[in-house]
Amino acid sequence: MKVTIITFGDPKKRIIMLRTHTCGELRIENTGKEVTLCGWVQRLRNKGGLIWIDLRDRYGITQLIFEEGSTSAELIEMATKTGREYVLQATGKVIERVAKNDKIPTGAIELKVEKLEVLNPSEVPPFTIEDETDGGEDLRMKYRYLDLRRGVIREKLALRHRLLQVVRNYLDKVDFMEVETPYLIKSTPEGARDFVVPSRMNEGEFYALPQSPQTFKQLLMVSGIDRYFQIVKCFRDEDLRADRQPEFTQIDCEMSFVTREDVIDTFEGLVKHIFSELKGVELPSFPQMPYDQAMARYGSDKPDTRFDMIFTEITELAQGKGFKVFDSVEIVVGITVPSAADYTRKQLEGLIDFVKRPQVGANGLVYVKCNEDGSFKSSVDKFYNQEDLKYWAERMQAKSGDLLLIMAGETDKTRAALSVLRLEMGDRLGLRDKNEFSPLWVVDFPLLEWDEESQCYHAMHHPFTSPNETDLELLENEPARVKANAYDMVINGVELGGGSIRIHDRSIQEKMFDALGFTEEEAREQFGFLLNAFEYGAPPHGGIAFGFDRLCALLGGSDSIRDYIAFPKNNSGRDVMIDSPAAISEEQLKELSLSLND
RNA sequence: GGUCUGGUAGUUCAGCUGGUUAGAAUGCCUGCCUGUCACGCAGGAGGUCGCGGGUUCGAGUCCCGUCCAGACCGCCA
Repeated sequence: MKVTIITFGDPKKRIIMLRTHTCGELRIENTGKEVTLCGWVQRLRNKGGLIWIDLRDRYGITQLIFEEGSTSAELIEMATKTGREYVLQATGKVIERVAKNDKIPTGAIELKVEKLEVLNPSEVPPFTIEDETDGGEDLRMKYRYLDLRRGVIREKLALRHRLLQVVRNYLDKVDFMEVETPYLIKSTPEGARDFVVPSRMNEGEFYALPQSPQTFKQLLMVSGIDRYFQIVKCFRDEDLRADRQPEFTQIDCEMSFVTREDVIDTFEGLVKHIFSELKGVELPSFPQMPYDQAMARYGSDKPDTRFDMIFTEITELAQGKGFKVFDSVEIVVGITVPSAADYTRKQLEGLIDFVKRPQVGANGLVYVKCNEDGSFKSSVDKFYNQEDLKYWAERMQAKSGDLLLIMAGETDKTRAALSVLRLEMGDRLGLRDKNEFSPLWVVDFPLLEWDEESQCYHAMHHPFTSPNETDLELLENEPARVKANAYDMVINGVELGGGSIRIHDRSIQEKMFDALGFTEEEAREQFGFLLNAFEYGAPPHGGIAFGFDRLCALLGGSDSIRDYIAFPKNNSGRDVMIDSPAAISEEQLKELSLSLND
């Protein structure tokens, strides 16, 4: 193996490298230079007497040339015998190309090879290592190390890397301190399922992996670290989605002596900075929308505000006309789809099928076409005359040519279903442009929500969220009406982050646990350390956590976070490359004092 | 736990109402080619149609079960 000794940086420091340059940097100015490149064979083109190899590394592609007559027969023989993804070291002179390629940065030159070393041969890869690969998801994950050789995936990891640097630099500059918190902690019943880890030294006991460093960052506030952040792995043992992995990364932050507006200002600043640095986009000031308004207008607590189609309720207009479906329901609500009155019967039936799927779960869908001639055509013409429909259209601010889509039923379910339909119509009309960004804060969330299954209240955010001060007295008797001092940042319908002002008073925290159905003993057993800490001068504090993977996907214009994670899990929580999770040996089980059922 | 979609050559896919020897593209192998760059041309190899069962004279195709993958619902404070 040929070893090149080169110097760079400190000229006295000699570093032994197998290469003098990367495959992305040589230009016409380097003509005549003797260089050594290392890389992978992207493609071999044998023209008969003239052979080219595209040599690829992380930085680009440089063309190697072997020419019958001026290149030795052995070298040509050797070049011919290489294949895709062979690792080569090639030494020679940079020459100007006879036929240049202006599609690649190194297209004006090529390397006339004088020495060639096969550093490692390669099997034929199971899919093509190209931006437009022929490999399916499954195969690419099994050979993820090959998938990562592709430029498009490498770019996504590079975006993630740049985002990490930008976030760290920004938060460091405004006095946030990064503190690492433990991964082996304690399981608690609130929230998502925990991943648990058996303890060998403490027989029959288990650690849990953190769903977030929530309690630790609050303790750091008690410790006086008044601006903390951490870019940290979190773990939740729940089913996966395109935007949900069992292990994921958060930008976790907490501040002392702040109000809600301070936290909002600080992190709006961070996100604006991120978009400016990474996308060249200057975001305007983020509007704040109360939760109730988000639900009434968009049917969602994470509305996509890139487009309108805001909900209009027509309950009292639609009732009392003999249409039983509408007469007996809580709410009749619809959206106005611009310029869609020309939808065919087939298209409309497609929409009805769409909302009736179990995933959406609507009972039906009523449409009203606002024809260009001022007349109306609806699926409920039997019950409503032209005058009735005109009132609807006026209320829903429809113009002629628009299509009204109306659903009815129980308020929460109907809004949820109409929200799905709204997003679908947004997609169909091309109103969800990946290069447009519409941020907002959703505020004034309910503190608690009733859980039918367990017949008790659950914290909507988490049990450490402070109630709005004015609602404090409602906590005992009318808990459902209490608003939380919490906020979510939403961009393009993606919940990017959320946080709250926390409780820092032991008695309020105890009241909160009580409202959640904890007994005093349970609260002390699980969160005694936090309650105790509150007795020793806990400062008022609050914070926020961002989904780092989602932020990457949003910036990169993807719906799935998987491409932004070097080694992601599949739909079933498996890593198909290393084949995990996997069984452990009898000895390991014994050591952990565990036995398996069946 | 549930719904939907898919599983056919190394890979991505086509294969209609069941019917003789299961196709295409690409990749791979061989040969030819001195300016290619998704090179070109000619030839070749390559299949337990995910797996198990059933219906039928006959199943890639229909039915049942099962496994795997993807999207979603539930779940995710």
